Amino acid sequence: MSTRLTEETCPVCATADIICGKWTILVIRDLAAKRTRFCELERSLAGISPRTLSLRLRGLEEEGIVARHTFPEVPPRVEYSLTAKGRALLPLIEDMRSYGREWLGACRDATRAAA
Amino acid sequence: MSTRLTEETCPVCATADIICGKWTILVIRDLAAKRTRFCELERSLAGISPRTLSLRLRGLEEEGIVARHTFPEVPPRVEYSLTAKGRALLPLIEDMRSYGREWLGACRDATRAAA
DNA sequence: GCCCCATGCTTCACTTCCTGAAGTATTGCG
DNA sequence: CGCAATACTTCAGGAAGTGAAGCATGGGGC
Repeated sequence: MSTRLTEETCPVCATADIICGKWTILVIRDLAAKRTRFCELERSLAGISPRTLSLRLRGLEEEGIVARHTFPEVPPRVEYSLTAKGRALLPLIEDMRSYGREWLGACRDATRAAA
Repeated sequence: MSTRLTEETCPVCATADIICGKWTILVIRDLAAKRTRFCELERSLAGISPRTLSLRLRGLEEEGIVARHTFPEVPPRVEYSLTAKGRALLPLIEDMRSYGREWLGACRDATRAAA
């Protein structure tokens, strides 16, 4: 599915190519909840492997959805944040949240519970 | 990611578990565009394997998002359609369509172009 | 009469993707 | 000195998806 992003791709396909990668939408959700550090995301996304997290963040950065800032410290400190292009996905995440509450019996918001 | 749907799952996770399966959101998109037959979906979803399409439809039916109607004919005729629970996903698909148009340079809607 | 087509799948071998576990460099703390 | 922290990387193994072929049945074309 990842090689269908051509100039003739439909917009739903194009968006799906990005957000349907495993864990991707949850990475964006947690960045929106002001989790900025790799280790923070690793903890809040229980079950993700560090390799996959790194791949997802790298891909989102390359797509311009996430910005990466490194600070020359020890241990190394990298902070990730959503760009405007990333924040434009928040309405979709809100709709997913509403849908989950209404149709899937999911009441507890992970980001709020973890706060 | 598929085993995290517990009673404490957050609503975004719960929704992601469903729509982020590969091809799933596109199956729902095409059912919304009144493609009802297995072979129609097979053609409109270029690249999907028949096994995966069958798995996706079966999973969506089990989730109550899709309804399946069989007609005792030869060759066999099965028609799939969205339930109310399935149609409730259409705002998400619209969000994805808007996002794709605005941010990903995707203008042509596959469902419209194929019509 | 045989071959091909249609539908809605299933099976199998192979490829791709993700995870679990371990590792890396460096500094600080007990 | 050992452990912890961070932000990753590497590797072996498991899970998921694809490509190709197959199945049953009836109809149409040659």
